[in-house]
Amino acid sequence: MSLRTHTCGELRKNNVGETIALCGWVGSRRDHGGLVFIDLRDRYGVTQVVFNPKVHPQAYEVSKDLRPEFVISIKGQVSERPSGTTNSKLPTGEIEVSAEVLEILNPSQTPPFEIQDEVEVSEDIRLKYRYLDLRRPFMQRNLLNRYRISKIARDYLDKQNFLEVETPMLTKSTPEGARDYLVPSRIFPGKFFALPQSPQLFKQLLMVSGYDRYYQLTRCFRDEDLRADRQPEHTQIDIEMSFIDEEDVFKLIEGLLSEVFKGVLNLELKMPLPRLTYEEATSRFGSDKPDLRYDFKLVDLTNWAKTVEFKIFRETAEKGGKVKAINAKKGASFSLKDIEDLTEFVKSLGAKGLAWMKYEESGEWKSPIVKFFLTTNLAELKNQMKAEPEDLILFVADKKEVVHSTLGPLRLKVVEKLGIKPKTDFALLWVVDFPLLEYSEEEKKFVAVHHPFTSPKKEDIALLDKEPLKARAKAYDLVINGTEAGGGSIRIHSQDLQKRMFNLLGINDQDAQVKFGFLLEAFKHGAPPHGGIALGLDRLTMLLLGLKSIRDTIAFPKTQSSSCLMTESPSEVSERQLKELHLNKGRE
RNA sequence: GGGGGUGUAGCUCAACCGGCUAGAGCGCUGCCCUGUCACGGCAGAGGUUGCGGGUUCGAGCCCCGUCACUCCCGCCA
Repeated sequence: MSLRTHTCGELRKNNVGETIALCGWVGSRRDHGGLVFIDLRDRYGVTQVVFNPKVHPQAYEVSKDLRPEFVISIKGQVSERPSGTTNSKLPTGEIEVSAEVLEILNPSQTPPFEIQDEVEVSEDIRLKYRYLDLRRPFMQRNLLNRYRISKIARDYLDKQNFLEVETPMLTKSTPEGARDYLVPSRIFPGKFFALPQSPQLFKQLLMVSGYDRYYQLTRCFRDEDLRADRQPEHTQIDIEMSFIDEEDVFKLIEGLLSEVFKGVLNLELKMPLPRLTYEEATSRFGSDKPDLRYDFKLVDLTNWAKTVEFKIFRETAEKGGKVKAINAKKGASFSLKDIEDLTEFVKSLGAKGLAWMKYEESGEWKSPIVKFFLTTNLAELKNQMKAEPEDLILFVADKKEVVHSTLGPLRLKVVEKLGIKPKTDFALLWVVDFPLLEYSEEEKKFVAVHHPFTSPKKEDIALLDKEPLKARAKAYDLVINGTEAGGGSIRIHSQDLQKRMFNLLGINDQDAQVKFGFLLEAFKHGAPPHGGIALGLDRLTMLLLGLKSIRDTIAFPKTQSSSCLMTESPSEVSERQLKELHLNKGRE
């Protein structure tokens, strides 16, 4: 017979009188000398159990030994709580179980921290005892909602005729992109597998095979440095389709997101999602993943700057750079120290400095540089910036890229500092028309912005020969609250175009053959037009639940230095293992 | 690779200008308590101030180094 008849979250008034059995962990224990109460907890909830010496003396005797986190089973009758003793905070708060039989299934040491959401615990302690951390309602809720998202995604894609296909975890290293995690081959001395950064090539091959609607919830590995929203292994909802164009992807994903937001948060998203081109996003918000929960934008003052005396502005504008500014509404309250901090902030991001002007109640501008501007300049500035009393204008003058990459983050910094409330809980959008290529100063060559299999826009193919940097790609990102939640592209399916791309990227025929020969060969055998997208499941979960870190959506995440504090990995291996793999220990 | 923050009792934190016999809350242990649910009362245990070195009459506090965690830049097709 099963040890329990119910879970700790389900008993209600209508169960009163039933004899039931519960199992779970002891939460708080309240010993009144005569009467003992405990909160019995499992992942479904909490139920109060009462031990009464007058009614069931044996169970009462055993209950004296109970301590937090003991695993127990109890048998007893569900009873209505005496009036005035119900607990409205608990779904089970109208009833309690009067224990007739108590069995301690397993005692527990005192836990290193209390299993409650209210108790703050530093992250390294949580990670070391992750199995205890995962007992907390906070983490149980996160993992439950993560599961709901995957379930909704699978159900939705299944209904849309998609087929989940698994692809290899041991695969070929490709030097493009992120650093690979390598797995040495025992059979082939000196050769290595790589863990996949994504199933990119395999899903394209599945298109060639005729699996025209593929998806997979799969792990991806990238050996790069971590962030709050980046882990060395993360899970993608990976999708690829044949005979489609960008619009089909947007429609499919908008349908998926509608169901996810509805299913998890009971929220109706307005569809279709807004779109910004890469150009619009970067010039208005200084980011290719703009956070549209806040509306103030970068204002382009380059033309105005050409008319002013102030040398830094005028010369930057005349030499082809940009002068842009943001209006930090009501930012006049910032002290000089605050502004100095903001200046340091943009400098750390690569700006040469930060100019500022306060527009005062009196209608006067206050700023160390105000003397370099004519009254007409200032009037025009007020007009362009829509400045009102108590506003603070923050300027950066530099190359376009620097202006965007400094004012973009500054915009968010100012939002945070001013405590501006978001207009909405969720701002989703597509960023489209990414550039196909960018120039890598480090490698002194063109590199693909997305990946080398991304198709250029049809109308931009002609640009590939003359002005390749101007060519736009059929690539798109899904952005939620300023975080990239997914991205994809329509792929190249023609061998010729693919060859031209490789040439542009400085990958010669021989290199291409060695690295991607199997894909090029496959494309000779009837490759349909295709494209797809991958959504980050961990990030999606984080964003939906409003969490600060992706780690709170992963059962067993890594620390910032990619270690696991619980298993203490990575760890040393034996000489024998190394020998079998034909490896020598690296030197420190 | 670089910049910032943190590290003191099991947990979360405090300790003013370098004077401390290093405190508090929670937790823990024991005793008391029949309607609690952040139960209550009394008593108690618990510290290599991350680690190593230095300065000083004296270091949790200052200096140098190092380790761990964390946020960010670079990196992440």
